[in-house]
Amino acid sequence: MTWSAWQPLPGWSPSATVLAETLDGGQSFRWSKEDDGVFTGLWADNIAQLRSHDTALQWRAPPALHAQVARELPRYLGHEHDWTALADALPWRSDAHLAQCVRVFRGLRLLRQPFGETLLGFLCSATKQIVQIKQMVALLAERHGASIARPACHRLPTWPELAAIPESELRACLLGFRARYIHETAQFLAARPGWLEATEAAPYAAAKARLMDLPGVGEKVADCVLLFGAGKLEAFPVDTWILKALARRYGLDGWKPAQVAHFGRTHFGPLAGIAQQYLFAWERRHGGR
DNA sequence: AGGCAGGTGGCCA
DNA sequence: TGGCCACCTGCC
Repeated sequence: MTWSAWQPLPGWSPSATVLAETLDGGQSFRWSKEDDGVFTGLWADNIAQLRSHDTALQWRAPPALHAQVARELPRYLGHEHDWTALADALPWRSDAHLAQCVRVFRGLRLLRQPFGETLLGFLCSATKQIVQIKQMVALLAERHGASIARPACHRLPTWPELAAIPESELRACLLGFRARYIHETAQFLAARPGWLEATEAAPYAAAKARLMDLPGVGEKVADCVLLFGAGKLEAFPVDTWILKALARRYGLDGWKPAQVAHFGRTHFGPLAGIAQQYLFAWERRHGGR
């Protein structure tokens, strides 16, 4: 792969840890770290590399995609928000653990990923670890997605494309029982033109209810799709990690997911999704201690 | 080597 | 509403 020259990306100076947590901490399954510490990632028809260089962030793309990536990267990285101000609006003043998370992972962001791709990624996620989800998504792209650059770089299949793939071929991409969810969701969407776009545009509660009509989408997946793929910062996905994190750090032992979700929304407020990401980052790095 | 894993849906009381 | 279990199968 040939790349254009490194370009500065003003407005965000994440530490190496924070860059890694943002890109490769479970929000997206299409970023990977190269040996030299450079991150390579794909979304929609874009490919980019990112690196921290002398505390500044730099990006580059294949020459043919340079102009397009220059247009779309800022939105993808959430440049429309002032993340320092958002973090400051979290209730860290009355929450020592959150204060510690915000201090250690200062600059952490939520990505603004393509809505349909986010749905696909999290439909793959049930009871799988990130490494395995990345494999599934890579196989889906390699076998069923359009080529966007040479050599061998493919976007994810779109939902209309997925609707034309037999479930057996989806299973061959290591999806297991998730293949049926993806197949049936693709049929659902194929029968309802504009449904996905209307869902992305709807307010949080309505969008979540709509997503949960899809086979394979429950509370957790719906919240992930809305938080990482629709900018709904009030979404508070409760997975096994958050369950463990809140049990340990907030004394919520034995609480059920619905109770923890209610705690999250009331304790962390309208930006609960950002708090969730800080807690998640902390638990990934300090898990067990 | 075998249990487990970023959940969901269906069934039972 | 709430608990239990099947669902696939590649990793650690």
